[in-house]
This record gives sequence, C-alpha cells and structure tokens, in this order.
Amino acid sequence: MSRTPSRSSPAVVSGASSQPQPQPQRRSPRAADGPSIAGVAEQAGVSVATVSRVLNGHENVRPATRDRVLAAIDASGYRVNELARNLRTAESRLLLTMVPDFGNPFYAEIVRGIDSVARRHGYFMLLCDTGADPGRERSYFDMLRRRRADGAICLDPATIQQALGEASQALPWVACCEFDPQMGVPYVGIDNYRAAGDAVRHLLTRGHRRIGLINSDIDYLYARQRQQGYLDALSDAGIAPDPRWRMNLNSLDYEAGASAAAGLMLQPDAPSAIFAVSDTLAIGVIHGLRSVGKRVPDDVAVAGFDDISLAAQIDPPLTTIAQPMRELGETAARLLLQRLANPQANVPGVLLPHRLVIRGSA
Amino acid sequence: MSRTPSRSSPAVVSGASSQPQPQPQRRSPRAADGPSIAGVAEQAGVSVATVSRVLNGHENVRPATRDRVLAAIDASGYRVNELARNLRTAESRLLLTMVPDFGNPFYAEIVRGIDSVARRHGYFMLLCDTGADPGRERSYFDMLRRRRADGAICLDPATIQQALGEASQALPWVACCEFDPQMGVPYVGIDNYRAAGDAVRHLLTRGHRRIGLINSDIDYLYARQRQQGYLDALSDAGIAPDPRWRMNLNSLDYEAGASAAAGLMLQPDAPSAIFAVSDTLAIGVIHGLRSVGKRVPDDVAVAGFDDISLAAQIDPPLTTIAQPMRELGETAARLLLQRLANPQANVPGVLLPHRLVIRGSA
DNA sequence: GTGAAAGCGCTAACAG
DNA sequence: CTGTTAGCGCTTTCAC
Repeated sequence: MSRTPSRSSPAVVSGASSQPQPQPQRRSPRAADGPSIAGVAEQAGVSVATVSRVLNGHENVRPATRDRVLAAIDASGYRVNELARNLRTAESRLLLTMVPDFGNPFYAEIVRGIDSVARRHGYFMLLCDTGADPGRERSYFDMLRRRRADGAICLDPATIQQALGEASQALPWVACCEFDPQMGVPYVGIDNYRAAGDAVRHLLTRGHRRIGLINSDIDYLYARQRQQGYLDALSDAGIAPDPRWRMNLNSLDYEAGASAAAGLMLQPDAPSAIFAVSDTLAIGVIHGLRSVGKRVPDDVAVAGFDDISLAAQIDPPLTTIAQPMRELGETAARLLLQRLANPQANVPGVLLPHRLVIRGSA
Repeated sequence: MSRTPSRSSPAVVSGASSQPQPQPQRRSPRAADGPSIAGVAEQAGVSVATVSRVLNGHENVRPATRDRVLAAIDASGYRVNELARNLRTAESRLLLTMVPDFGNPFYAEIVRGIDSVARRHGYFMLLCDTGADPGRERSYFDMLRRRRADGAICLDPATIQQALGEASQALPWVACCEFDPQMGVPYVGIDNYRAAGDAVRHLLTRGHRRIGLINSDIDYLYARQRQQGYLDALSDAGIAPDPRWRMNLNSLDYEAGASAAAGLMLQPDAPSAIFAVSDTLAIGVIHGLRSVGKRVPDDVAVAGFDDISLAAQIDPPLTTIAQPMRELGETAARLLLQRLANPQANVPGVLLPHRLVIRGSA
C-alpha cells in the first residue's frame, strides 16, 4: 500500500528547486517578453495607431497595409498586452461570481450558466468562494472598487448582502438565488415560498401528517421563505406544526443532514416525512435515516430541493423541487451585462419557475 | 404547481429595462469614478509619489505626512486602480486554473486548495472550465500570453496539454493530476499505476476473479496508468484479463457509470466486482447495478477512486482510493508560485501518497 | 523625506 | 487612409 499522507513532506520525485519558500518577485517591466505594439509598428513600417486599428478590426485601413501589419504580428509572435488595453479602456472584462460554497453541486450548474453567457459576451468569470464570510465577501466587493473586475454576481446569504450596505448600492452587481427585493439590486431567483409549499403539499398528499423540516442557516432568505412555505402549507391543512420537527443547520454538507435526521428520529413522536431544503442535505438525511434503521420511503419519506444531477442516482431516487439552475445563472449574467451596458437603467427582478419532481423517496 | 420552465420568457416581476439586448458600451475613461492618486495628492498637499509610497507601505515617509495622506484617502474614499498598477508592475496577480469539468466534486476540493494558497500569496484565482476542449484550453493559455494572468494550473487531459506543444513550454504553468513527466513542465499528482493496483488487489483479496474496469477517456494519462495497474495486478494474480470486462467512457457523469454497469452485467460471464476509476462513476455504477437487480456488494462488489465526500454517504458506502485532493491543489499552487518567483529554476515534479479506504461496497 | 518626471503599452481624438 | 500625440493611473528612479 502507500505511505500515510503527510502534509509536510511530499515526495520529491525529480528535479529540485533552489527556492523552497515561494517568494514572488516582481516581473521586470522591461522583461524580454516579446514585442510591444511599437515593435510591430516599426517592423511593418507603420505607426502604432495603424497597428492598433488592425488589432481592433477598424474599417479604415487599406488592405495592403493591413496585410503588412498582420504579417509583422505573425512574424514577431506579438500578443496585445491586455493590462495596457484595460487601463486605457477602463474595463477589465472580468466578472466576479461569489458563492458561499463551490463544493455544492447546486452552484456548479448555476456557475456554468453564468460562465457561458459571460464568455459569449467577451467576459471572463472569476469564481470566488466566500465561505459565506462577510469579510471575504467585502474583500471581493473591493475588487470592484479597485477596478479588478467590471461587475459581480452574488449568491451569498441575503443577510451578508445587506451587511454590505448602501456603500455597495452603486456598484455594478446583481443578486442570484438570494436577494432582498427591497434592496434595489437586480436579482433573479425562484418563488421559494411556493416551492416549499409544493413540496410539503406533496408529502401531505401522500398521507403524512408529521412532517419534519431540515433547514439551513436562517441567514439565508431562502431558508426563511421555505420555512414559511412549510409552516403555512401545514397550517392550511389543519396541522399545528410542532417546533420539535424543525432543525436549522449551518451547513449543507451531507454529514450535517445525516446527523440531523438521526437526531430527529430520537424523538418519541418522530416525523414520518422530512422535507430538506437542499438535495445535499436530503441525501445526507437518507443516509442518516438508514444508519438508525429507518427505511426510505417506507418508514420515513424524504423530499429535497434543487434537483442536482445526483438526486436521480441515489437509492431511493430523490423526490425534490427542481430549480432551473442553468437558467438562473444565465439570467443573472444577462442582468449584470444589462446593468453594465446601461448603468442608470433600472434592471428588473426576475423570478423563474420551479417544478416538483416526484421520484422514489417520497 | 408552476409553469413549465421556458428559456425564452423569464417572468419579469418588477422594473423594466430600456436595453433588451445587452450591448456593453465602453465605460468612459473620464467617468466620475472617484478620485485618482492625483486627487488624493492634491488634497493632502503632497506629490503623487508620496501617496504611492504610503499606499505601498514604504519606509521613508514622515509619520506626519503619512497621516495626512491617510486622512485624504479616507476622506475621498479613494481606491487604487489596480489596472494601472498592474500595467506598471507588469503583473496581473491572477492565476488560472483549468479543469475539464468543474461539476465534478473531485475538482472542487483541489480548487479549494489552490485558491487558499493563491490568496495567501496575494493572488486571485480564475477558474476555467475547459470541458476538455483543446480550443478552449488554447484560448485560456492565450490569457497568459496577453498578460491577463500571471500563471496557470492545468488539470486537463495530458493529451491536450501535449497538443499545446512547445509553444507553451516557456509559459508559466504547472500540471496537476494529469501530467507527462517528459514534458518538462512542473507537476503534482499521485502514482496512479500503484493506486489502481492497490484497488484491484483488494478486490482479489475479497475472492473476486472476474473484475471489471470502468475507465474514463483514454486521453487521460491517469486512465492509461490505472488501466495498466489493473491489468498487471490481474496478471500477477495469474488471471488473464478479459477485454470484455473493460469499458472506456467519455464522461465521468453518474449516468455514464450507471449504463456502463448495466451493460457489463448483460454478458454471460459478467464480472463479480467492478473497479471504476472515479467515485462519480462508481456511484453511477451502484445505481446501474441496482437497476438491473444486482445487490452491492453481495452480487457485485464496487470500488471507486478519489474519495470525494459523497463516497461515505451513499448506500453502501464506497470502498475507494483516496487522493489527497486539498494537498494536490495546494502543492500545485506552490509549484506555480515558485516558478513565478524564479522562472529559470527547474521546479520539481511531485507525487503525493494515496490511500485505500475500505467501506461497504467492496 | 519628498517631488518631478519618465514611462508601462495601448487607444482615441485630431490632423493631414 | 494614416500618423502624431495625449493621456489612462500608477510606480519608480533620480535629484534636491
């Protein structure tokens, strides 16, 4: 077998470094880094302005000249220095996406959506894992102020967004999934209240009366909205929700769901169904249920939320609320691009439809 | 319930945009964007050089002057324009990380490792999903040439890395997980050959003789190495590997694993154990096995590779080879930083230890 | 200690 | 059509 992993002593297999501690030193401004636009101009026998024109595809260049420039570019292996271009045009063509945890598959698909429209519009996307930490969040917002990025999409808890306060109001950003309509920031999300109600009503339809809720941190607006949807759906059915059926977790990890479910089952009058506000949680719940000898859905039914691709793969397949993840990301990116194009226009808030997906778990 | 999702018509809930098609226009260079360093200098009654000095924490500034500058900065809400700074210092402080599919949880943890050391060294990390597409790969490498980024970490298939050819040899990048030692590019990874052998030998120990291999695209060096490890382990045990037990998939999705496993079971003399080269595949395999009525591990044992956090959660818990994902990422980032700090130093290739984790599936 | 001035490489008027 | 020129905002010698 292999040695036990050891942080301190990776096995050096070949070569050697003369610099054990990485201590980046500034790259010399005058490094032999290939030619600048001036070099190309000289080589082609034209002015830098002309080179710039062909670089940017302007019309007013005689074909012969253009060809000469192109040849010079080719011969010299020239590449524009975007740093310089960006300074001149006052834009970085970089978009920030801030997520609380990019290990969660839910975000992966959203981020793909953002990335695809960003790229289609000539922007690159920088993915930032904030860990739902206000400090990190703030430091990323600072990138906007420092012109490191042109705009941002924030998926962090609404509470954190609010903490940024009015100071950030004017910055070019939009909220995705988590948003406070009052804040005046463009947003895209779903109707969490109704979606949660749909899930609970499905459980009700299946004959369940004791329905537990495994919720995430209440810092998330979606957590509050889904809880309300759950509460009201129960009340509407003439059921008085027992507070002991509800749990709030500060993590969406599988493990968190597993131990929460196991805990819930310890109660004398334990729920016969559990609604978890995230598929990752729900998958953990199923695991936790099994660990205390409960069968799903026979002993306890489980419903999740998001419909990540994994949901259909586990045993039993997960009944869940599908969010249009890809579309959420795409819309967020489009809203941001709109705002960038037209800073003073008021950009809409958008709600996308969700869908109940019934599988084996409930 | 809700309407069916529709790509073309998101429900606009509030506000309205005057610009339906995002058509970014250049931000005016002279925008009212807060003061520049010159403004601060004027306000503090000093030169821009002095402001720059306090900004960068240089020693030779009289405390009184420093305070005056700091006050001016504070009062004006000044933020350095990193675009300008970057042009001047000829570095972007941006690192690229290229992954073939960032939906795979395996990469998430590696990327976290990269991100943490990058940030600790004052760099931001741009995550790029190449989809294992050479064209996208190339375009990201171009960011290095255009100075959009200072360095890159590539997790894409070795075949693609090689396709980049010598042209990229001089660029500041390192390979992670996928690497060709011959290429002269710094790398970090594990001993895939031995790791695969360890997995297969474990299956052998459990008494299995007919062991299937569900492999990924052979473009990946790891796929070839793990296959060889599998083959040799079998041969060493005096078993002639049946080619019908082997499958190559061009995806690591759960679905791919599921249908591959189902297919494998159709054979007359189907394997009694399956080694999948990725946990995501293995999870799909278990699902696929179940769908054709096979129990795991009683009818068919399953071993995976990676040890993503999900592996312990599914039923049955997955026996797998653990890769030190976090450490792989951290090491890759450190190697890159080393290379940046000292371009001509030859940076080492590093192999990190793996570990067999025995759970319920095999 | 502090200031003046020279660029980093590029784009965009403005002339011609 | 093409060239000249003036910066974008910052860092960094080089004087004083």
